[in-house]
Amino acid sequence: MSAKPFSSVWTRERKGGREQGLSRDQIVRAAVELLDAEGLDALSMRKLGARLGAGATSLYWHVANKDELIELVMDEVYATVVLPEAADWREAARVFAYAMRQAVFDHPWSASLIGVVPALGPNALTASDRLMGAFVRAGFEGIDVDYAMTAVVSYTLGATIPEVAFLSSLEATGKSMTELQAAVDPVVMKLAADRPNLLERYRSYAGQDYDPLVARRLAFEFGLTALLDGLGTRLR
Amino acid sequence: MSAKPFSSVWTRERKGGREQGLSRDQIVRAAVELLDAEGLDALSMRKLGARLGAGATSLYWHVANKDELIELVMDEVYATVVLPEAADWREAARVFAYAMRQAVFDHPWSASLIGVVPALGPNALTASDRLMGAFVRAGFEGIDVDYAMTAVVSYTLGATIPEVAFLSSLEATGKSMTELQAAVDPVVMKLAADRPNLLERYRSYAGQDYDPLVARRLAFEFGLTALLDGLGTRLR
DNA sequence: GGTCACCTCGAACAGTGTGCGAGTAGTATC
DNA sequence: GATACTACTCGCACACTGTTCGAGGTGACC
Repeated sequence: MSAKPFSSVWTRERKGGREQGLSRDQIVRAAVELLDAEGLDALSMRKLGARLGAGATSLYWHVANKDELIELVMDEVYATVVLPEAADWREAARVFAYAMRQAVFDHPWSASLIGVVPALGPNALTASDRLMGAFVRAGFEGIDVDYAMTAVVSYTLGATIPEVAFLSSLEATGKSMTELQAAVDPVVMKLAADRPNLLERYRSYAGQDYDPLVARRLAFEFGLTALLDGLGTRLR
Repeated sequence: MSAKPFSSVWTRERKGGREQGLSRDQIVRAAVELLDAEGLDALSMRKLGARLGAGATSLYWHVANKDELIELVMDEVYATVVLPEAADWREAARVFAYAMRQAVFDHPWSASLIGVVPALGPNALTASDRLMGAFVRAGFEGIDVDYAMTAVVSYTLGATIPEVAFLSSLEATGKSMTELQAAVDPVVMKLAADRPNLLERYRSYAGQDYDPLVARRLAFEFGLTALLDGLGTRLR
């Protein structure tokens, strides 16, 4: 795994072939289905081959590597992150952030890959291009365009990855949220003993009923608008 | 891998034992050494056992799982993220952000784990506790404390993960930054053909010499202060 | 009919995490 | 001092992984 990511898939010429039997697109589609259905650990070349009615090693004609396959599959995640051509920069940033977030929610396996696998695929590139356009039109100048864009992307990733990872590992246990809380509560209480702020915070939640899922969403919104506000002041 | 993360290591009682031969701490320390030296793919139970002069399966007495071992090892990453007890919230946030960033730089293998593995270890908890304290003292109230904290953490993670992942995969190829750029340039140019904003941007960099490493650092600073500014306006 | 590029795939290799059960060594109890 | 018991180590085995290699097939062009 992960020996030499550069060249990545996107830097190599695609083999133009006869387009019969297996095809690269077909493989990628099947891989996404498998991932969505059974998660990252369940993706093996053999299983994927079987799902396509082919031998495992046949895949290696169309795809150099498992790593390369993953790069291809990751770009599918970006497929739904589409921004309107002409949009206010704030609106563009919001649409991007929420679309990206939703994309990872839709493909939870991507949470452990999305910052790590280089995003050089066509879908990822058009998404950045659109976002960049909005920032340029807004009046960001020079390197600030990059900085501002990067900030939005960073925040979105950093907020989404842990959220999705938590949810999907929760689902893997089969426990409900309240069950988990009941199991974890006493331990956290003990651990928080000499951490006054955490303890205080934890206590204040214990009384009221409070949905961590909703809270996360609101947290995402809060941080996003704060960031956009901060970026806005750098426009003049 | 990753079947049922809750209970994680931190929710189980530690076996109190005779403390001879192997110990959990010893194992974790050796694992970090191995990871730092050879990367995430190189960490296997057999190799780790060998490094400790023990059989691979002996480890399973001290550690339930490889997943559990990884939770333990991840908390070591947070060990260097220490905040001063009493600090201005902005300063605390900055120290946290840069310390976290540095920690991941020091242990590049953590980039692909840090958002995904639950951070419930003692080091992670004290770090959040300190950060939270600063935000409370600053005057954030109620749920805003969480929101503001989460925003800072999210941004930091989202900015750091891709940066470190890129650097360490670059190192894995053995190519230098300029070599890589030379190899990738024509491909990007072609891909950017119908993405006007990316193309324009790429062109404008081609002339001047511009160090992507430095740029990333400045980008981190830019986004961080923007975010802190945005959070600051929510204090009154 | 021959040649050649495209494509498939079975066998094999070196490696992985982990369950099981046998075995050892040190301490506590009678 | 013998017995019991707990803490701990570890070899074997299983089911699996990604990937290489080389032998085969199959259709299109000369």
